Amino acid sequence: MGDDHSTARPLRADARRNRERVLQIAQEALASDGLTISFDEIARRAGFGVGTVYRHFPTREALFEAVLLGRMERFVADARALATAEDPGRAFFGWFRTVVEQASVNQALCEMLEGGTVPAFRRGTTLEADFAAALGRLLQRAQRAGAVRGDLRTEDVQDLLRGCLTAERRARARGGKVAMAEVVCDGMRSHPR
Amino acid sequence: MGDDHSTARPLRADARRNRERVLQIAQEALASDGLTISFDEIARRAGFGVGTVYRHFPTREALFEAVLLGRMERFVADARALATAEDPGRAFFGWFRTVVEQASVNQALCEMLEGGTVPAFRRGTTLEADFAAALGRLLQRAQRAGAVRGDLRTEDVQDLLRGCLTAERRARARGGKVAMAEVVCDGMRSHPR
DNA sequence: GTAGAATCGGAGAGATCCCTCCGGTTGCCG
DNA sequence: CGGCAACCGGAGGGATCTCTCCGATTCTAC
Repeated sequence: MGDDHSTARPLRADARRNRERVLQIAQEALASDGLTISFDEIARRAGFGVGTVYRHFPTREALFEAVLLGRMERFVADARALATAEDPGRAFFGWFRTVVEQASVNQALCEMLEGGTVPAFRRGTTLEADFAAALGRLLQRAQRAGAVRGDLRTEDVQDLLRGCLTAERRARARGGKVAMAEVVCDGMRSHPR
Repeated sequence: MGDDHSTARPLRADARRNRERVLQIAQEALASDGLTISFDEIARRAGFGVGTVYRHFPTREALFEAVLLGRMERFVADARALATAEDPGRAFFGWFRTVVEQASVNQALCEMLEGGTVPAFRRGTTLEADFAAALGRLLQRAQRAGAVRGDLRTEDVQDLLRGCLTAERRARARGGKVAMAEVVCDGMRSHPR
């Protein structure tokens, strides 16, 4: 969705190949090195001159967004798909754990979710709003079903998610297991205590 | 401990004042802006030329360490002081919560604890080893007393701490309350379930 | 095969950032 | 109050990063 060069002629074959390669390399670089990686470095790893990469992506941010936004949108899509699931509690916790699991292996994705460093995923952005709304809907249904504590707000869950990402990512980096997500999910449940 | 200019003559009065002011400004800048702040920017905020600041601190890292290491050492000292407390569980959880509470208001302190970006607090450093050792001792005592799950290792607790820092810091930034530390502490307790 | 358009490559402008160097200024001691 | 050691200030070197520009190269349509 959103092929914004629909009126333009299709890319030349070699340009298309190169564009694909840049995306591939950028994806790997971002996953392993995070958002601090330089544009020049990505061009170098891909084996292109910087001019070539800039031809395809007008800005450093544009390249990063082309790589990262798709993944974010998939999280949103997952949440929406689960919004009508039978078991709201199961849907909420399952989604939460999936996001932590999938994002924690990707350095740049974690940083994007944690801080406000990517312009396209900031407070007030459409994507950020969609993410929050989708999360909020899952949360609300789970709360109505009595599976999640009623005093939790959407922002609270977002912050808990960020915390889980930090913990799981570090644990993964040293080859250990922390299961921060499990502990936090337990904490979010309605406790009968 | 470690006043390495004991043989040198004392600083001139104006130099001493300026040094103090630099530390003060750097402390504020690091707390609010984190480790990415530039040396030039700190000099500018303090109202000095960069040469003046470099006279007192030979390197950017040296300045940062002068500001941050004291706080870290206090956490270690706190842990050591609690190592002989009556109630090991109470000591462990109290220390954990204190660290989260005090560090989460300081951007640079969080980043230092989370990543390995400050040379003086890396794997293999004395300070990092002291921190881990002090934490480990608190943990072990709490586990022997049956207050904390036995399968938790020191590194696990460190990662959980990092996660709490991320969550609490973000919550604090938006004026909300998350109590991530509470949830995680609950999760670390031996559950009778 | 060839003309012409699309694409590539990388030098370099402009902005920072860390740090050095040294002339001008200031505080301290007798 | 005079002399000098200590200190201040900021210009600028060297490195790195984002992004631009245009000659050289490559692809494609005929």
